Amino acid sequence: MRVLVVEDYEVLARSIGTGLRREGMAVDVVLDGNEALDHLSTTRYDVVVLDRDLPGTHGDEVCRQITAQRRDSRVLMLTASVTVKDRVEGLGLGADDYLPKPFDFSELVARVRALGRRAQPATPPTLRAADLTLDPSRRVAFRAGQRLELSPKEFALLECLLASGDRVVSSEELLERVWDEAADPFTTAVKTTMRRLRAKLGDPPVIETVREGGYRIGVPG
Amino acid sequence: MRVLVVEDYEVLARSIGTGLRREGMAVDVVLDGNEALDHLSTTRYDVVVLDRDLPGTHGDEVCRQITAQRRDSRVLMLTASVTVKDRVEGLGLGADDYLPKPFDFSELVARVRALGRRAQPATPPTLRAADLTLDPSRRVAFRAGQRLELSPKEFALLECLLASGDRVVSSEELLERVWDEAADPFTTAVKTTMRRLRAKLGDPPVIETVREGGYRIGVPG
DNA sequence: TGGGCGGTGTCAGCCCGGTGTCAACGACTG
DNA sequence: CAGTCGTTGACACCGGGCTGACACCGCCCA
Repeated sequence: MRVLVVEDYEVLARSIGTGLRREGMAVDVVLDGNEALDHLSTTRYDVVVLDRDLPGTHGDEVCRQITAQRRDSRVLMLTASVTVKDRVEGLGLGADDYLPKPFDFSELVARVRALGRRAQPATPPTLRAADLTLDPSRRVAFRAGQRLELSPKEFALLECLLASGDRVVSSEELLERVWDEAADPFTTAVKTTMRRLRAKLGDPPVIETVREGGYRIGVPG
Repeated sequence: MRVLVVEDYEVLARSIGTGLRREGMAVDVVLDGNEALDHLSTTRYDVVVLDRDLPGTHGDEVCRQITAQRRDSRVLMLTASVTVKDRVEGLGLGADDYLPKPFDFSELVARVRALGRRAQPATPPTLRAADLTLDPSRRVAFRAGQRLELSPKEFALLECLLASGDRVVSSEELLERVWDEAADPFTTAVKTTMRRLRAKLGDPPVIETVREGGYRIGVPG
């Protein structure tokens, strides 16, 4: 779990950082609001532990920007004040939880953990054609319900073809998209990999060859 | 949003009920712990507002039973005491939030709302896959009912894999999510930790390697 | 019928990931 | 403070599967 700690009192900040790391979390520590927004613009955090009373950009403002931009980060706000008014305001700003100072460290841990349970990103769709199924995120492919054991290049090749629908894909394009390195134009890589892929796909053939053109998914005719 | 209010002081209970209803929530009110457990066994609530000092079955006990049975209900505990110790204990019992009496009604509403929001997309508190079980909040993991003794990094690695379902997770992603930002791109940390995690998980293997891709939970096929 | 494109068989090199080991580091204990 | 233990990550090494070149073949079409 990735956590960002934003706290201007350096001794406290470091201590929180070390403590959370000891609990197995990946922690970054920053000392002011601007630095926080900096980190947040480049890195995904599960939880942000945010001191409300920050010099420079105030904690409230940081919180507002977090909830505006990165909805996948939860905010635990630390505050020195304990009045009801403050607590309500904090929640109103989009903080997901708050903790009045001084706090017990075990309580901080418990709250960060609770916030860290977050939804996972949506799974991208699976590709289908003929009796083929390919799931890029799970890296599995099936033919007629039978799982295929494909090597990385074979998998990428099939994925590229499936993603192109029933369009003809030239060898040059396949080379560029699957190999993406500085491609020797005279390489036999596509040819060789295609052969092995076809062998694993079995009968009847599903990859059609278009002479002088390239390859296409689907039964001929 | 469905809310259950458990509070023995009837005047307060009714008042909370009416107030929350005015905020658009569906509220049931009960006056003691046994009645509460009764309702909880038949109805799904998003949030339970629970007085800690109840006659008969104590609030702590109710809370324990709620978290044991219906983990999809969030508990907001009301208590007369305000010490840090109490708060930690409450959270340890499985309460999700805590509100000391006396409180301002607007704060109660804000907190019930916040908990309700959290209840919707919450990932199930325990992660499961194959014969693996992992409870992030209690920091324990089991394989086939057998408790696993995992180091922090090993635990975080397994948690990250389990949270990704049967998706393939790349080493880079694992590095980013489990380790902190001092990310040496040539580190062997993932490799080494994965090895030790696998050793502790034992046979048969549950973490599949996808060459050039990463790792995935689950037996091949 | 011959040229050229694409399929096939084979093989050597290589890269990826697994493994064994060690040193550094921090926490705990006497 | 010294000693010990658990954790962590670097390093070196290994093995096997993957990969792509090469030579050859077969088929389609001029």
